[in-house]
Amino acid sequence: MPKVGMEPLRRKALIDATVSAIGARGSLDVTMSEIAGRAGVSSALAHHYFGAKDELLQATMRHLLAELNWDTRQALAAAQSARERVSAVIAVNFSENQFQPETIAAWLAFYVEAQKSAALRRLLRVYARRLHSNLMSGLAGLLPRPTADQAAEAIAALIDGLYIRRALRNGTPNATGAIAIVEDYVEAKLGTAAPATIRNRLSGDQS
Amino acid sequence: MPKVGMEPLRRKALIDATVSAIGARGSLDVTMSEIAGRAGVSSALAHHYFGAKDELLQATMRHLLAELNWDTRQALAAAQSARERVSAVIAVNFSENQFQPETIAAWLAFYVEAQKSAALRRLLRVYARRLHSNLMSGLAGLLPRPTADQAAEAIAALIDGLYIRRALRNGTPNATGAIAIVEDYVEAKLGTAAPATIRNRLSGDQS
Amino acid sequence: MPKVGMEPLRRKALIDATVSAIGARGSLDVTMSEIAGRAGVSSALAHHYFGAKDELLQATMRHLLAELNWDTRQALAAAQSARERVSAVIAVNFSENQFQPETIAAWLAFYVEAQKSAALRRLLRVYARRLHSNLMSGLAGLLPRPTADQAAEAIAALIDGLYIRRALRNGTPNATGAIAIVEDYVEAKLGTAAPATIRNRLSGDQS
Amino acid sequence: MPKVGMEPLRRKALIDATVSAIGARGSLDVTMSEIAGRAGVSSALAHHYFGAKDELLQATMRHLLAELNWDTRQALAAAQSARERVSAVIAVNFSENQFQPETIAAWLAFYVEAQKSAALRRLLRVYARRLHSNLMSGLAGLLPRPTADQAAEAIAALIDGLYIRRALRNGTPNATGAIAIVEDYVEAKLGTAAPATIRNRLSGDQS
DNA sequence: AATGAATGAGCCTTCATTCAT
DNA sequence: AATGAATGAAGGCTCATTCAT
Repeated sequence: MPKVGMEPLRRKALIDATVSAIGARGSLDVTMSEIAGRAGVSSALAHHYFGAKDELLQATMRHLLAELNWDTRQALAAAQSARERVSAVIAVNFSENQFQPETIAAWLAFYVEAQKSAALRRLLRVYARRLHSNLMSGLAGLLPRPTADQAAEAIAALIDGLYIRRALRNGTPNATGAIAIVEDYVEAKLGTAAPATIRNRLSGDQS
Repeated sequence: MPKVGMEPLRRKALIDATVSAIGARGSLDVTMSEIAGRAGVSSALAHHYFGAKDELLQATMRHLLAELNWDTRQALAAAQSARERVSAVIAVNFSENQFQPETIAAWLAFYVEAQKSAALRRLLRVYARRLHSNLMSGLAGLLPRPTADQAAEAIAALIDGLYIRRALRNGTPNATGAIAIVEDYVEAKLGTAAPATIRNRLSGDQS
Repeated sequence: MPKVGMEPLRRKALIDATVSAIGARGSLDVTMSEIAGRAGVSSALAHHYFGAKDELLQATMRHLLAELNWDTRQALAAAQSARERVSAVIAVNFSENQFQPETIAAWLAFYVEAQKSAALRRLLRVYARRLHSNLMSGLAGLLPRPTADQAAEAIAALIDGLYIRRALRNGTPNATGAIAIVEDYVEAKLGTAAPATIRNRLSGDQS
Repeated sequence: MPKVGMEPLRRKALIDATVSAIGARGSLDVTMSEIAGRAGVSSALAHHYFGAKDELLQATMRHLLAELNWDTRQALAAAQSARERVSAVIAVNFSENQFQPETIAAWLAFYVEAQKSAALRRLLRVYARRLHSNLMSGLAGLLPRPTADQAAEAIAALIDGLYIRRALRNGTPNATGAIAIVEDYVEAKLGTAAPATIRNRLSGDQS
């Protein structure tokens, strides 16, 4: 067992341990020892690889963001129409990978911490922008510009709100219920904005 | 310098100081000294009146809840129709009293802390139930039961989501924009669910 | 109800409260508030009457000492012979007034505290001297001088030792058992030192 | 400055420091900083190795107990007769190792603290039982059962009482004097219970 | 690559004591 | 006579971080 090339493994293990520790505690108030313990290493090693706690937390957040982004890419690639693109983005946020107690708690904790940390705030802005543009990649074909923008904003808020509510009630709403709420909004929005036939034609064209 | 009957004054001052400290820090990671300092007293006095940090935090949360409740009562009393009741509840959440950086940050911080603290969780559940029933006091007259329930859920999620987003971007959306998004959702929902004439008649009757 | 003449009542109440508080806690680590609370007054009043905690503790110790002394005087007055004087002194130390959990705990606590506090140490020395001379007032008539001195020392040690042991085991030995042990020692001591007939004659003469 | 395998050394140093700190202060009211300082380390390290003050105190008590036990084992192994066993147990309690101001003060402090702490109380019970059985290992051959039991109880009380008295008077009685008192009691007890010849024969047989 | 050893800084909390009323 | 108000000081404990090995 050569001891070389451990770095990426340790980094990964530590980041996973961070997510799970935050998930378990429900806040960023986790100690380096707790994290290191979950990763099966000493806390000194965590410092060795990440320098400071802040950096480990940021790396963890970046990891979460990257995973979400990857999942979203996959889902969008499979979408066949504008309408499906919207649904894809929504679905990803409530997919098994993302909509899990641990991950939700971590997201929430990061949201709050971002009020203190400029670095985390920056990361969350990236996420917000990405989400918006991903939603727009579908909505732009279904609604007029300003309406689409507002719809994207509303959908994003709904997603965040559903996360928060889920975190406080044990598993309510579940993924299916959450998706239903968001999709229902989309349908209502599309329904009042333009006849369905036109919508379908438009979205079909675009894909 | 009156030396008697200080208790209610100090309690109030300490609770206000707690909100402002949390608002400034953006999290519940505020020290008793910081809070006491803002209230102009020693940290020992804060302990004298509240026993422990937890209790001060809970008292603060209860205070926020009570204020929101009071504002909501006022707004609902002035509403003339079912539709107006819905708007009243929405408006209150984004009113000057509530939708302020400090208060928003405090709410958020409490949300996250609630994952750890059963006591806070209980308080937030009360809030969630109240919000739901306040919304239903209007929606029940405008939409069939299950639809109304889901709409209330969605509106609540939207409100929470808009709070979270506001906290991370300096002042975006503002109150007007936030209300517009939620009201737009309500309109969309009502538009697809029933003809306007029926809705108006129903809501008119009820007031 | 005139408010004058309260001082002696309050002092008494506070001293009693101190004994009971120490007894309950099992150590001198009682707060002024605890004591004051038991006496039904504010802690500020305790300071008003005693100045400082130390002084209240000393006053309490003095009170205990005075009571023991009073009881001893009574008992000695009733003794009819040298031998009875010895028994009287022993009996008093295990009488209902003295050999109670609360009082025992207080005595013990004072013993330990005396290692720190010169004032308490002085008080305990007074007690030790008194006990010795009280015992000698009987033993001197029964045993030759140096032997009597040593016996007094041993009896005193036995009494202290039995107190300590009683404090740690719930009520073992009880008063009867404790007295039996000490009296047995006395008998053994007298038995080996001089024939019983001589002893009796001596003690009878002296009373 | 070896940087590895420090744990046992530090633990030992901290326990020794605890005894000496308690001895100096005369009570368990010693701060972790004081103890750590005497051991030449930071108070954080003391917590690192012992978790909490209570545990350090218990460990210290256990250490004292173990040492006493060890000394007693040694002394008993060298005893040639039942009578010598009794003397051995007595002597150990007043040997140079045990009958030192520091150690005595610590014992006393623990005795008092035991009234509050169940854990310490348990430890002291162990000590009491052991002492009793060690004494009985000699007395059983010299006196009839119930008498032997009572004698053991009395000897134990005498020892405790002499400790307490020594703590309050600077060095009086000294070890020799203390031993003389206890041995004198033993002799008196044996003298009144059975003829010396029989006693000698019995104890001689048994060794 | 990895860790045990070690610490400084900081926080919550307690408590005796003082003071104005 | 009595107390509520208020605080300074101190202690236990935690934790991120550093360092030598």
